[in-house]
Order: sequence, then structure tokens, then C-alpha cells
Amino acid sequence: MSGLRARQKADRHRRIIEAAAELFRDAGYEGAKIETIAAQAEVSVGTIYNYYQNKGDILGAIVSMEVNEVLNAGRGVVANPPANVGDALDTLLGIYIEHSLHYLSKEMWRQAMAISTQLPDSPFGQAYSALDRALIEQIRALIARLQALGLARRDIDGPALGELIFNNMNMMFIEFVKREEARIAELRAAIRRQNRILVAAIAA
Amino acid sequence: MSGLRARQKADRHRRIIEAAAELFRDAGYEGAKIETIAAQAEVSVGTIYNYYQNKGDILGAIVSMEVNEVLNAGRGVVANPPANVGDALDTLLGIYIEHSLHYLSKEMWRQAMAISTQLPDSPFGQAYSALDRALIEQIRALIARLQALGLARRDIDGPALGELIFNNMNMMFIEFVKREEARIAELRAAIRRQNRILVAAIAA
DNA sequence: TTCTAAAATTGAGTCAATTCCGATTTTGTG
DNA sequence: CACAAAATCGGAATTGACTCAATTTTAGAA
Repeated sequence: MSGLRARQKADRHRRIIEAAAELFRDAGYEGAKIETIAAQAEVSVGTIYNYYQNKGDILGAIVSMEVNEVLNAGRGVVANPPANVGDALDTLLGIYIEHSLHYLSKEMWRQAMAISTQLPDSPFGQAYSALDRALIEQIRALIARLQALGLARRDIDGPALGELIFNNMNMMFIEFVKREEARIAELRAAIRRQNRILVAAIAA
Repeated sequence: MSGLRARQKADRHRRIIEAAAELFRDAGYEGAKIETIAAQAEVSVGTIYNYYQNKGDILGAIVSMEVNEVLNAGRGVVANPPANVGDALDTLLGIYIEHSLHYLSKEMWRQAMAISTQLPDSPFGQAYSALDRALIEQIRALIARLQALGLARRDIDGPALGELIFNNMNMMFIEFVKREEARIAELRAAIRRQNRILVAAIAA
């Protein structure tokens, strides 16, 4: 049960995702009709629904790939962080933010975020929550690393701090994707300014 | 132009909101069909769309009322804050959180948040952003007040801190409404724990 | 009171996601 | 090669939000 059939399955998954990603970008999420995605992926509408529960899950698959890339990129920073708390945070969060619009338009992010809060129990909703948790864990890992290196105070509540930093960044990012004219540089500057308060409190 | 016609208009608005609020609660947002809302409000479907651009805006009107009440309740705390930073924050944020489920179910919050990120330029999207900003301003006002009273350090970046605190609370609240089984007491405890880091850094 | 233009209401029709399902094709296996 | 299981196909049916041309109601002037 894992020869040709599995390969074709993977292939159809890929074709659907690629077609959808292109159409979401060009026509927007709402503008991309399932029928069009099916045609471009050379499968039938029914097949798409055989692979994904609903339109949102297709977007979800695309978003997941993106976030996983970001998580990967972040590993390097955690392993080898810059030698002070402020730069370390800025570098890690910078990676998250700079990568964010590589494959996904702001509109796609808006839709993805909306769906994940609208249907937290759908496959995508759960996956999205898991990704958020993974990002929080990575920030926490960075903090732990900085503490271990003697760059951050040891008596700070690391887990709480990690979540706090993530939550703030995430909310700033949400506002960022809501305003089409917002610029990445300004987003990063605003977050840096906020984190400065924390950095002052925790730098060893 | 402000006699019968205006009265009827206000009356229809009220009837639509009341019908929608009841149905949203009973049947959920998706479960409440526009047709049913129209029937219960004794107007036609077309009329509803004459009053609100889309289904989300109806929910938006209900949410706005709720948040405005919360803002009002918060004014008292800002005017007369508890005598230390930690309690002051806990009291204000506590008001926000405790009020939050008075009229709105978690599901309604999820939908409202989803819509506000999905359609940031719709009437409701804009209104929701304005409400968020108002909440941020209120937290900032509290911080300024604490600084004026000599309870918080004056050299802290108040505006950035206010936004940071709001963003963290808001994201925690989003996660809270995403999990039906999450309890308010736990939410407040988690936020208190996070804010403790900040409190330690800014208390005079 | 009567008449007219503007404002509002109406509800049948449109559109797209999603579901259904029988017919057909493809794949794994003895 | 043949058969059973698994998947695909495609198109019809359903559903519910939203639109729009026709109709009704209201304000205010004569």
C-alpha cells in the first residue's frame, strides 16, 4: 500500500497546494474558486475535498510549510545567539518577521489567522495552535540559552517571559497584516522599542 | 427628516440586534441564518442588508456595545487606581476579562475576532481596531497615572509598555476563547504571572 | 387633502462552497 | 491475468450569504 499509490497521493497533494498558492496570491483567497484550483491542479472538485476538509485547510497546509521553515531558520539563532539579550531577541524575531511574507501575502495571513480562531478545532486550527506553541518554545529556548550563557538573569521567569514576548510580537504582526500599507521595518522597530523595556529588566 | 422615519429606523436597528443576539447565543454564529434573524426581527432579508453591510457587522454592533461598557468600567480604575503597580494592572485587566463573557459567548468572540482580521476595512473591522486602540489608551492612561502618583518609575517608556501589556492580554484572551474549557481564573493567573516580570521592572 | 420625489422595504434570484453518489478508472495482490 | 478495494470523476443537489429591480412608504410642498 505504499508504492505508486502513495506517490500519486503525494503528487496530487503537491499539485493542489501549488495551484492554490498561485491562485490565492493572484486572485486572493475569496477570489480563488475551488473549481479553478481543481482545474489548475488537474483533479476534480471531489478529489480536493477528499484531500482537504475545506478551503481553509488548503490555505492551512501552505501556512504550515511557511511556519515550519521559519522554525528551522530560528534554530540557528537559538544555537548560536548574539552576545546580548537585545540583539538576540531582535535577531530571532527578525527572522520570523522577515520570512513571513516570502510565500504568503498579507491577505493570506489574514485569512489564515481568521480561520484559526474561527475554527480552532479544525485540522488547520489545531495545526496553527501547535505552530504557535512551537514558536513560543523556541523563544523560551533562546531565553534559557541566554540564561545559561550568563547573559540574562537566572531569577527571571523564563517561560512566562517567552510567552509574553511571543504574544506581543504576534499581536503586532496581526495588526501589521491588517494594514496593507504597513512596512516591515516599522514593525520591527516598534517591537524592538517594546522589548527594550524587557531587555532592561532581564539583561544580566 | 427626523420624525416617524427616524423612529422606525432606530426601532428596526434594535429589533435586528435583539433577534441576532438571541440567535447567535442559541444557535451560534453560523447557525443563525440571516433569514431567521430577519423573520424574528419582522423585517425582510433585504432590509437587514440595508442596515448592515454583512452578517459580521451585525455581530460587530453587539460586540461594540460590550467593549464600550468595559471601557466605561475601566475609567473608574484609572481615576482611582490601587496603590501598587501590580494590583492596579490586575484590577484593570480583571475588569476587561470578567466583563467579557457577560453578553458574548466564546463562540461569538471567536467569530468577531476572526471577522475583524479577515475584513479589517469593513465597518466592523475598523470599529474593532478603534476599540482595541481605546483599550490600549486606557492602559496607557493608567500607567501615566501611576507614574504621576510616584508608584511607577518615570523613566519607563509608558506608551510602549501599555501596548505591550495590552497585546499580551489580548493574545491570551484569544487563546482563552479558542478553548471552550479554559477558565477565567486560570487566564487571569497566567496574565498576572507574565505581568509580574514587568511589574518588577517598573515599580518605583 | 393630494401629489411627487426620495428613501426604504421586499423577496426572488445569483453565486460559490460543500455534499452526494453512481459510474469509471486505477492499484495491490493472489 | 483477474478480482476486490481504493480513489477519482463529474455533475447534480443543497445551502446560505448577499444582490437588485420592482414596489411601497414617508416627508413635505402646493
